[in-house]
Amino acid sequence: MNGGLISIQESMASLKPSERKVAEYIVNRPEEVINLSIQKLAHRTEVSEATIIRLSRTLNYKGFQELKLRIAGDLATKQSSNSYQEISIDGTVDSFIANISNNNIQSINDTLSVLSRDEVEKAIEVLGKARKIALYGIGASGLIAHDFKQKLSRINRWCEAAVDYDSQGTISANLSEEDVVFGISYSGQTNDIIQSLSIAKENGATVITLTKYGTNPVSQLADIKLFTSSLEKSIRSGAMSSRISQLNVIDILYVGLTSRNYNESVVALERTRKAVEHLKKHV
Amino acid sequence: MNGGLISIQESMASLKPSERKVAEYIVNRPEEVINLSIQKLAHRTEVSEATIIRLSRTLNYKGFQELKLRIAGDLATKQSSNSYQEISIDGTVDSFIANISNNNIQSINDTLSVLSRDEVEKAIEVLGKARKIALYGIGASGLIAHDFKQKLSRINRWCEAAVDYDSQGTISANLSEEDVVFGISYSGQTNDIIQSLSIAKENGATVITLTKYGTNPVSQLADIKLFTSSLEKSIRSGAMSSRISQLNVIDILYVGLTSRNYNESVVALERTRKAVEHLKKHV
DNA sequence: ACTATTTACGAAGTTTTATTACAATCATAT
DNA sequence: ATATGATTGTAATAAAACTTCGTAAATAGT
Repeated sequence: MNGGLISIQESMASLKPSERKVAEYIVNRPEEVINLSIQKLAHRTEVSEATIIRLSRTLNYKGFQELKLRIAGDLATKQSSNSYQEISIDGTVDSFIANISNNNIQSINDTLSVLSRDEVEKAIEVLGKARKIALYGIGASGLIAHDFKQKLSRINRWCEAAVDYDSQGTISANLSEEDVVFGISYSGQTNDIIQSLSIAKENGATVITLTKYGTNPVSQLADIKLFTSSLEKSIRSGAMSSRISQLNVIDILYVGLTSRNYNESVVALERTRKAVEHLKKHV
Repeated sequence: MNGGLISIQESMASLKPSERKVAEYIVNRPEEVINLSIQKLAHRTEVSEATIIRLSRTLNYKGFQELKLRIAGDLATKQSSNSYQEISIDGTVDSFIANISNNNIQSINDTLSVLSRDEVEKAIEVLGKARKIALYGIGASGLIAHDFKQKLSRINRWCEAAVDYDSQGTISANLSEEDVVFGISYSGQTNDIIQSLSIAKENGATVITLTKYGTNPVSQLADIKLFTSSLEKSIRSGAMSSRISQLNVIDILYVGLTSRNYNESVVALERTRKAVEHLKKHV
């Protein structure tokens, strides 16, 4: 139940002058328009009501109502950014299941809008060339580091995950220009990460960071900054949506890396698969 | 411009009888309702138009029109990502970013349809009462186990995560009727998990499993079976969407547990927060 | 058990909105 | 200039949304 805005933009060229006036108004302020009656919209665009009906028909909708519904659908998919739900404690099971899932989905969507394609490409390039990759995270972010390590190992990249300052410091001390360090901290404030990234940086390693969107001490150290959405509500409930969107970014990097060197990766993956097969019950 | 359906489900309990009749009709057939006038909807639900207006107001919307717009928004977000995309290796960065994100979102959505609300409630109840909680996973599922352990510890539950057979066996050997064991295996075929759950079961512990949907050796051992969607394509690309949907289930359990014992949990969370605060750079 | 009071709901009336039919205007070509 | 067709607006009409008010049922109080 969407496609309203897109269909308007596509038909724009073939619209009659007064219809186009309306179409442009709608494209510029869709949020306003869906709450407007046909009379008010006619008045604001200085055309007749009939023209708006005709526009709706030109766009292949039954009438103005249906056009509004379509536009509402577009808005929902697009700017779904601000529809995080505060998770209500006393709702039914069903409602909080819906809420949580909704928030997790939101965070993936939102991440798409703060994640720079250029930086992703750079990160894939750099990770692909690296001699050794160091992955750092503390607490919940440590799990992300481990997840990435599992994936990288599977395609035969040399990497180490470290989730405490001592290990991180030790690894950082031995990094060189050929190496990459990947620091994960949702808040971007974690002291241990700041310290261990700094050491790696001094040794000439390329620094990639994954933090929430915005300026923060961790991302300031980075050569390549990757961001996830920072709109999550309900801080109290712990790292929920944030780690989902971080994992989404890890997936993106992993697939990017795999495709960058497709043949090699597939061979490595196949080897890995065979090696762990004995874990499964043979049927 | 969405949230209509969710807000209906949340308020369902507090609605008046005839309002609820309408609400249920809407939840069951939202696609139909958005194309209905208030008169027709009133007729089909056998209530008066006034009742529908009142329902709209109860849900905090200006009127029936706005309610319809919200529902249209929900429908758009829901069906906008209705299928898994095979991730294409040679596309642009932009396209595979979209693909991966879409798949991850889809896996969350799909999980909602295979996850039984009853089983969730039971699981929350059992986890809430448990003396000790053992969390088992191998490989990628081990990370899920650790994630859950972090969350449970934060609200002061006694739990242990074990990601290899030796540790799992050791823990299982010492479990009793008061305890709960939580086995995670996406495939549901992992031998180590089958073995360690069996030991725990013999000792009388309650067994909860989290696997992909369908009958499988792991879930057959369970007292409470939790499922995630099993529709993921591209097996080769490794545990991507599957772990996202598993984490979504973990979130659901965690929030459920927190709310089950709200006051205690909040106190524990606050203590936890203070304790780890020193990790952050003080600004 | 009876009455007062609140709550839930619908019937009918009013206002607003969407749509249609037709008339006016504009542009273009002869 | 004027006929023709395309485009837009006006005004009437139909439909939809919303309000008001009264009544029945439920609840509470004596």
